[in-house]
Amino acid sequence: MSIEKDIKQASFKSAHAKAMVNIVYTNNWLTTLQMEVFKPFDLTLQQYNVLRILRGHYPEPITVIGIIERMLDKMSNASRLVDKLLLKEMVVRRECPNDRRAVDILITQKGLDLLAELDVLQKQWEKQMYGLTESEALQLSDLLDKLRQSPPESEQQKK
Amino acid sequence: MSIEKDIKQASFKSAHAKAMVNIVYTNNWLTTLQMEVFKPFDLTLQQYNVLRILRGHYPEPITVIGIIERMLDKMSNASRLVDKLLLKEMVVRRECPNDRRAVDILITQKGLDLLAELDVLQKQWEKQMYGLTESEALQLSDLLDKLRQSPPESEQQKK
DNA sequence: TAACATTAAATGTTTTTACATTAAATTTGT
DNA sequence: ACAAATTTAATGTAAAAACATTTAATGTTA
Repeated sequence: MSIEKDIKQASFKSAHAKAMVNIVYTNNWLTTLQMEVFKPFDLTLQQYNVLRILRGHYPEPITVIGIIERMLDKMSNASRLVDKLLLKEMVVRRECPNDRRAVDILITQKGLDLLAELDVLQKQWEKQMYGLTESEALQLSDLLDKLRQSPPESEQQKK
Repeated sequence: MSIEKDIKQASFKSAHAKAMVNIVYTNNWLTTLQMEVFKPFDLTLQQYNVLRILRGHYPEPITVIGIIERMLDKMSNASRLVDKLLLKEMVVRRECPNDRRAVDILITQKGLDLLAELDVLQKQWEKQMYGLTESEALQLSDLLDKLRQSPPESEQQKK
């Protein structure tokens, strides 16, 4: 559905305002759909992302800080996410040999199996995005990158 | 910062996967920045958005359902958001004459004044997006719209 | 009109988030 | 080597989100 209809707004003040709202709207759309995929597995999106990070390093473990560095949302509490995954026996925790402050986290076979199962669903799910061609997806990504760049400070004010 | 560096991922499996991550990442970036703007005013993003919806209808009131329909995040509890705004005297609540189940919500002068003050900051803030030209902003919005469209079902499987 | 279904809003409850604080280990500077 | 600073992870806490349930009003239909 178009944003205008969905949020009943006839028009936006500017192209930039519209793009901004559209990013938030699309993000909600994406995460809501994803959550539905993971719900039957009693896994939150964040937990899923942590598992993927752990698999990305498997068979090497990774510290909690390492997880945080790789997470999209740096604010979320990785320590507690790992707790939840521990309860589900998706990960194991052990003291890091080099640094006794740190804790090494490793994904278990059970965790790997779950991810493998989810890969199938995830692949199907990603097809939702295939309204975009490959080059359009790249273009979208580039525009988002550019959006996050601060505009260059103009040394001389142009009329 | 580029996503690759920020989440320490060397590459993505596909352009689509990258675009998807980039949307989530950019959304976090946007909302974090916005939250910082509103924090000194003791206002959450959601509360701000509700106030803007109310201003959009001013001087007409709008019901709680009307607010929900216009919100980006339909799941959030509009009733409680209105509670919070009531405590801050940014809105008033009164029985809807046509339907005694419904409740009309109206933004107060205090609420309008706050929004006016925030408009200035918001405008400054939107400049962050002006790394994009007008036409790029439109293009970005169009790509997001297209992303949310399901791809047309091919009636006949192509080899 | 009585019985049932639906709608609008509020409330209850559990989980998650955001943020501050703590505790232990390590690093740095002198 | 010792004190101070920093780093790593865990924990405490208040607020917010997610989701179900409740209550009252309205609509529907037999």
